[in-house]
Amino acid sequence: MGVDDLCNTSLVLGLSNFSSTVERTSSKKLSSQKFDGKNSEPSLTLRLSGETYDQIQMVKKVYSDIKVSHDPSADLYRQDSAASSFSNSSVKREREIGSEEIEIEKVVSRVSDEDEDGSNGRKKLRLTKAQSALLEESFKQHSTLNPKQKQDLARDLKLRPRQVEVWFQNRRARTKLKQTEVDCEFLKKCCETLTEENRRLQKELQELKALKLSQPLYMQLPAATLTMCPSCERIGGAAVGENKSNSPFTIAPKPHFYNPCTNQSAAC
DNA sequence: CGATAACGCTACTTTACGTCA
DNA sequence: GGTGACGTAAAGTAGCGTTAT
Repeated sequence: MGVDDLCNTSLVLGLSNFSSTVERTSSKKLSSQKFDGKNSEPSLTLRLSGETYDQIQMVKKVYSDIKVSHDPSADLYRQDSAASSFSNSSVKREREIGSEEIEIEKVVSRVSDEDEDGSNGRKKLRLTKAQSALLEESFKQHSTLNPKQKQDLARDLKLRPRQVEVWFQNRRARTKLKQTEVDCEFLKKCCETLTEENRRLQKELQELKALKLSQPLYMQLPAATLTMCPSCERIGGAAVGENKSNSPFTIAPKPHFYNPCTNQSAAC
């Protein structure tokens, strides 16, 4: 993907570290945030619309990861048949489902907290490749789950609904982080392009000044009335209120706004 | 119409585990 | 083979917005 391709996508630009995160975070929490080398600098947040790079990578990963293996630890969750009858017609019903879900989780937690040796240490779940693949597939279809979807997916995966929920939360977070990295790279490229353009314009300005000094006095016009497009090299006068029709030069019709993303001429 | 509780979400953090030098 | 540093991902926590009551 080139810069030009990126630039053809609509963008949403904002400041990270000082944007929504700060707005929604208490001062207490803000002070506890990490500001290490990677995250300390205030930076622009710029979202691309449409399918993201990460989503593309994700699709690739899903199909490379699909290889079924059975993990005995995945049998922790036994779905109660009573919890499998749903009506998605009302939010209230979904809330009720949520209550059932909590009860189920409580039971399962009691079981899963007890290891073979009877200890209660926190064991880290490792999802099998098959479970990960199914979760990724589901995430491709919808990045958030309603209670019924969560319940169904948990049943299919032999996981607790809470584990499915956590996986989706973390997955969304990873997607966002990845997108931020992509946006950062894009902004770096924009910055480099602008720096280069600025350097080029400075050089042209110096050349024009030198040219002006080398010309006879009668040919020298006031600086404000003479402009030259650096790309097409047409000369134009820009004096406001003067009789333009009498000017021997063409007038630049537009201000010189340079868009680094379009990578076009500065003025033409 | 404001207060409240329940819920889901994000942002951030902690922790367990795998990998590698 | 043991070990510590490091990365990754599951899970915990705090706080906020929304919605129903």
